[in-house]
Amino acid sequence: MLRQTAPARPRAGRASDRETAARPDDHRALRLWLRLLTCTQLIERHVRSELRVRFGTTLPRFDLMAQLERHSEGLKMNELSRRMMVSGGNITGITDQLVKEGLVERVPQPSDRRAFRIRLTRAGGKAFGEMAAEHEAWIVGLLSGLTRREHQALLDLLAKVKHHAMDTTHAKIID
Amino acid sequence: MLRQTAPARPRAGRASDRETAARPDDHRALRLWLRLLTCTQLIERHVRSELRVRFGTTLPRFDLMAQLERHSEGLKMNELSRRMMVSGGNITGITDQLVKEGLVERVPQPSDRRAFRIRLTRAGGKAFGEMAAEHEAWIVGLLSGLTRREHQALLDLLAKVKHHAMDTTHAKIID
DNA sequence: CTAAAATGCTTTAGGCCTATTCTATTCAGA
DNA sequence: TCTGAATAGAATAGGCCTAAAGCATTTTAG
Repeated sequence: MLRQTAPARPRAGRASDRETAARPDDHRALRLWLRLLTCTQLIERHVRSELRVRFGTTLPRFDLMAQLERHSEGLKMNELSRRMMVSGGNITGITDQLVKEGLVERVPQPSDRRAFRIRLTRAGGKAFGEMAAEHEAWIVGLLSGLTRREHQALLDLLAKVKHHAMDTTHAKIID
Repeated sequence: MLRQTAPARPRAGRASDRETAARPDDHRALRLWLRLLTCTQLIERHVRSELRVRFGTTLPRFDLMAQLERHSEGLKMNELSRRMMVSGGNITGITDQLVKEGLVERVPQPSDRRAFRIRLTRAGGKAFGEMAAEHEAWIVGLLSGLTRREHQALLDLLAKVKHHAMDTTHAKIID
């Protein structure tokens, strides 16, 4: 079915997904990147799909609520933007949706009339709690193919990748 | 600037990005997933940005052309859809753009009047060649923080993740 | 004090992506 | 042969995402 270990056929082209389609002469870094991408997409797709069918919500909305859940005092739009690594306009849109659903609220800041704090409503906190439990179970399941030791090794290797990439891309992930 | 190794402050909340914002009591699998996601996004953002500023194109368009480059005889829409792991309607849209730019063409199939083959035009092949060289250099650079040995270890660990995830999500990556 | 710069957020235009629905064509079985 | 199922692709509606521009409101410098 999956034919991960492709038989002979050097050039005939029977590859399946993006990654296995990589030609043997593709270079190491490219192979690694494509595999990284495939893994992430596989997991992300599954999570998005589950969120949709089980809770009628989306990953961005879930992510935003997850940030708020860790900060009961609320977060400003630009804080959400930095933490979630997405543009400010995007946060506006996602927040609008969540407000419409009654899951978060914009609380005006007397100290700065341009800004407000976004907070989970009571209903939002409850809804998030239910989703988060299942969400973690999905992730645990998806990553349960690794032993505890492999888990740690992967975490460490990815830390290296992350730091190097942050340096070379000048990612402005500032507090 | 980056403060990856956060000082004391167990709960005070000075985290920067999505991942380091994870609380110490977050579970292992979740941590790993967030780190995987962060790495992928860091690289993907950089590539998207470079493609935009250097070549005025997008990652999906580049990806589609990369598929075609490996198949000079062309690919059908549904083949592209499967290989790129995106919906068919999406392929229609991306292809439309590339046709408009003169980089790919739809070649009717006499054998099946519903279908056609999508092929790179001469201009498309040339444009892709130039982009691909730079693209590989970006990836090599972004992943150059790892030794050759670490490279291989990461590739192997991700293979495990990939296969497990494909099994549990019933990913229909069929040829 | 006041004008310019910076900040917080929203809006807009445009592209990507999905699920769903539609049309045309091909295929398969009675 | 003919009819219903399957398939190829396109169209639609809706959400995510970005870059850029716009509007208030601070902040800062002179």
